[in-house]
Amino acid sequence: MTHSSSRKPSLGTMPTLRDVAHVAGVHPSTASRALNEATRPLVNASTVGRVLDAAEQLGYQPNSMARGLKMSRTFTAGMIVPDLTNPLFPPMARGIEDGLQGSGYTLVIANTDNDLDKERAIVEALVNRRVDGLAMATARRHHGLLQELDASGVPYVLVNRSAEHASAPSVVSDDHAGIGLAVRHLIGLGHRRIAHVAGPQQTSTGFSRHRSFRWWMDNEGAEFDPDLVVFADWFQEEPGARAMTELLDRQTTFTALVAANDLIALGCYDVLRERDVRVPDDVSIVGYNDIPFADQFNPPLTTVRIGSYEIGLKGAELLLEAIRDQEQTSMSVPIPPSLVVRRSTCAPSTGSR
Amino acid sequence: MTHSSSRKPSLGTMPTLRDVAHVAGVHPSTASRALNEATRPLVNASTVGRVLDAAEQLGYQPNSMARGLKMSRTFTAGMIVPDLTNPLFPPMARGIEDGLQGSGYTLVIANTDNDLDKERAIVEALVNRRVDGLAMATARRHHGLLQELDASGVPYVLVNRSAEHASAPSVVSDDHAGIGLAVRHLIGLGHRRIAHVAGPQQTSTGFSRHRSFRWWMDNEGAEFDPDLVVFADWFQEEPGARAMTELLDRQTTFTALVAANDLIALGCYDVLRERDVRVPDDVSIVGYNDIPFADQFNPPLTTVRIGSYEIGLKGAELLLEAIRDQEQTSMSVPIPPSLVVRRSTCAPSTGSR
DNA sequence: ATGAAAGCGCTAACAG
DNA sequence: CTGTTAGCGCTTTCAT
Repeated sequence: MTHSSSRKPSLGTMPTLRDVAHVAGVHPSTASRALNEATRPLVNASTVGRVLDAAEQLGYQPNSMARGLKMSRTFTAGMIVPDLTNPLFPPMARGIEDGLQGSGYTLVIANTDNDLDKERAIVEALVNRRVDGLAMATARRHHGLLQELDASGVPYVLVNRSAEHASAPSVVSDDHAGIGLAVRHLIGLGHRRIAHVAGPQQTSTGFSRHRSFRWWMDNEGAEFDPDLVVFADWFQEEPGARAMTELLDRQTTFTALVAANDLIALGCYDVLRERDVRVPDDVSIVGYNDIPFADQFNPPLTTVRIGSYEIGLKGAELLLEAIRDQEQTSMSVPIPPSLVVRRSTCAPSTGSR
Repeated sequence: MTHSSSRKPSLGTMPTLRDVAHVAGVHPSTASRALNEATRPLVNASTVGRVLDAAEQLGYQPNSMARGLKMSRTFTAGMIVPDLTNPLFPPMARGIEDGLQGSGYTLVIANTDNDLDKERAIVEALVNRRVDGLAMATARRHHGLLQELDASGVPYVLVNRSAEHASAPSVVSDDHAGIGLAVRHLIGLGHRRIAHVAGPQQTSTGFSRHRSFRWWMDNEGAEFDPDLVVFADWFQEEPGARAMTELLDRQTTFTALVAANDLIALGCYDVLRERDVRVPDDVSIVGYNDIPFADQFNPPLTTVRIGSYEIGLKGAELLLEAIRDQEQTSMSVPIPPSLVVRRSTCAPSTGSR
């Protein structure tokens, strides 16, 4: 007896349900019923035994395509991300996988590279393959694609982004609360002149974080100054660096900044380092997302943790529900953020900038 | 006219080949031939036109399950990784995706969490789903699974790991050359007492890097001292930190170290920082892999770049070949590494440790 | 050049 | 409780 009890037949000769039925001495449909958890009660216990034995003995594995064709389900879900290389997404993907776990679903992950056409092509490709559902992690605020998805009837959920016109469940970190955490942390430290390196405004996260930044600044009695807001074209290091450069070139004074995400914060690090501005001594920085390794940056980054893994986990749950029960009310589940204080923030030095 | 020329029908009413044939006024089999690149020459040009028009008009999309069932191919490839959250793998996955691009293949990525049983279960699940091929990025040196895979006849390739007993093509970074780069860099800087924080020896990469380290030390005239080698259980920060602690506790002197990968190097950073040993002033460190953000660590990490993306790209190519032509000679493609010098290495301070 | 017929492996009525 | 029948949507002989 080797490790696995059933031997693996070579692929060419994969046994089929017919083979199992034949060995068990029953009709294929009986074998099908016996093999299937749900229909098993319909068949005689001893027959079930014979079928199961036969299946075991032959190393029978159901052909998922045949089954999918018949049931018009693939037991496959798709996840659409801008770029898996962005450290924000792998934990989210793991969350989705883990959430799908046990339901028999497999996850296919596809990258769009923030390219609209590519996104459409990829979604179409997955729909062709008849994925049973989709988790969208791309962040555009308005996008015909979502309406098309609505129309097409493919169940989908939004993860880490909110819907504007779309009617789908979504799981998002509570950005408003998160930005509040960041702003209040800085104000608590004594900062008043606080800048915002905002993300792209056509994304739901970039947009809402910017709006919330303004709201919290006003509300907490710090002076919101439009001159202290710059925009990064994209949630990446390079665009963040460019935005930071622009801000510095304005010659306005500030002692702290909130970046729209950690990658943008990293871009700020780069520019500041180059110009010999010290973090946090001269400028305190708060990031957003708490990506892996944020604790290893120089200095370790104070940031808002959004729980990407949990977002994915919950997203999978909603997706499963949406698949099960097509007419679903679109709900939005907020995941509460938390602040992780590290070394990129401190009290403002008296005077200076 | 809107963006996409063909309208998307709702999923329930997806048009089939029959529908297309009906609209075009031909038999389904003719429609099939017309739609398929390969068989198109067999049918009259004007008929082809009518069929294509009909398909376009209906927004026809072939059902990949039906096609897969018939042709016993799924046009799906699987990639097995220990953990997608390890920054080494996303670029590799991108490489594979991009390499598959255009061939009509979709990639499914699955994590094993370095769990043997989980790995087996996942591979079985993918084989059940009749993936057409597999890219294995898990690094165990001997593993029954590979032989089973050999026996099962599923085409597969090894990426970033080498085969011991398996008969499959592999794409690996040339670890021997890479470690040579690291060792010679340190020796060139003037180091002689060089330690090695090795990876797990049951992995092909951990094993070969260790062996090469020894070889290069001997060969370049630095004294190889077994006391200067410690082993991390796994390629992660924590195990790296534990190994570093062990090394420090031995009280042997050294001025530099080569870590088996970047994550282990990060673990070394943590311990060294805690004990107030400065990098690189007191100890120079060279990592391995050049993961994303290695340039943002404190200090920026000198490391050996292996080109994970290229490994994936090439791996996809080999996989496609293996799928096409089942009886393939197992070849091993080496990808040349390069050294990326940053701030974690410098000449040894005279005297000290 | 096109149509007819069969079947990939499975499940789901419908009978018995 | 089990067998019969039919068909998911497609490709592919085999005829014509």
